[in-house]
Amino acid sequence: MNTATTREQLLGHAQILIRQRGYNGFSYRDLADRVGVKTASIHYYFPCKDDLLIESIGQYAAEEASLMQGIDAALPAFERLNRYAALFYGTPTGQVCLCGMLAADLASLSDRARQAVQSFYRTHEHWLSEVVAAGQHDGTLEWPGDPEAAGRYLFAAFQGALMSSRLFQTPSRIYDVVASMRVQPGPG
Amino acid sequence: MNTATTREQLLGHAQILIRQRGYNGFSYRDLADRVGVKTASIHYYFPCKDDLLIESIGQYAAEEASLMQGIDAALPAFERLNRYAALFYGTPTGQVCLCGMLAADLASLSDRARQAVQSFYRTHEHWLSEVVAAGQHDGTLEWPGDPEAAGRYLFAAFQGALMSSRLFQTPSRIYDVVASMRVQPGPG
DNA sequence: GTCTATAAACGGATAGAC
DNA sequence: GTCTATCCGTTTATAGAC
Repeated sequence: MNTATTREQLLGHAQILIRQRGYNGFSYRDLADRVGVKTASIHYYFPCKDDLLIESIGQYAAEEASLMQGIDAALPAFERLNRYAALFYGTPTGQVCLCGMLAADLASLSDRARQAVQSFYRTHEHWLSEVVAAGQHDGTLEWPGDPEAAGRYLFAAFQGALMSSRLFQTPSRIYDVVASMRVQPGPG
Repeated sequence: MNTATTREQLLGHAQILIRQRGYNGFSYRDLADRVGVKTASIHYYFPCKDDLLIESIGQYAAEEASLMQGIDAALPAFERLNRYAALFYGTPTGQVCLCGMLAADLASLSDRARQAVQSFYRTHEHWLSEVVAAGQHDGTLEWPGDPEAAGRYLFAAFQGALMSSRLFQTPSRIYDVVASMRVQPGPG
């Protein structure tokens, strides 16, 4: 049975629509049809489209942060990076990262939405930079320079690889990013 | 003086609008206002929006291919990669790669447009893979695996870095990608 | 809360005068 | 070639009944 409230269903489908078609690529009618309500009902929960967007970003960011923080920090950095890559690898067909999509839609975003996207980027970049720093210590990742720069580079590379994966309908391009880190297979 | 024909001006401004706002983010009215004509005149040259898009991609791809092929193949691979990165570094403020933007807009594209974007990606990936292969020979680039995979990874990383550069209004993220290749500074 | 009805602007596209 | 005028569906958003 579907126990999700209308509001939850709206946010869930809005997330999918944005990840498939972008902010300018879907309408209230698209969303209403998928949830099985009329467009006026969307306005009851989200007065304007920007409100819907802001809450969609917030929900998505929380979900992704939970998955990311669920990666055991005690694991070798090599393994943590691979598990992070698996999050991208598991992206549903036809979709990309919600914030990667919105980075492309930047010119259409409100200030609040833009700041939320930036915040998402910084969170993931920071997490990745910590993994790189750990990898420099435990010897499972090679990176000669600043871990902060590595975090920024890695996240951008994952986003670009995800776009490319969808364009060519192959998930394989995500792991090329991990390979670029010259992962040490370890002794044995 | 401006000797560009109306058609040339339309294509030029369409390119800018797509690179700023995406395919769904601009209208015939936006374009007409910028060129100083009425929307009906756009339809005279480009009957439907997809026609405008196809020709915009074709022109952009030709321009970028020319810049890319202008990089002297006799240079060390390290230097060729840096000059390629400089093409991204020189992206006008507020814009991204036209085909990187259209990769995000994938769900809104016609089959022809999608194929044109894929072709652009393959061309650049292939050029980069040749640079990596050359770098393995001349010793100026480190990459332990398949040059084809490196080309795909590098292009995706540049695209992601360009999106991120615009999001944070800093051009610096492009060179992080080059740094990931462990460029050899050479003897001395 | 969800609906019907509607507003008011905008979307791509066309016909035909000049 | 470029324009005016217009078509007609779509868009976000609001008012008010139920």
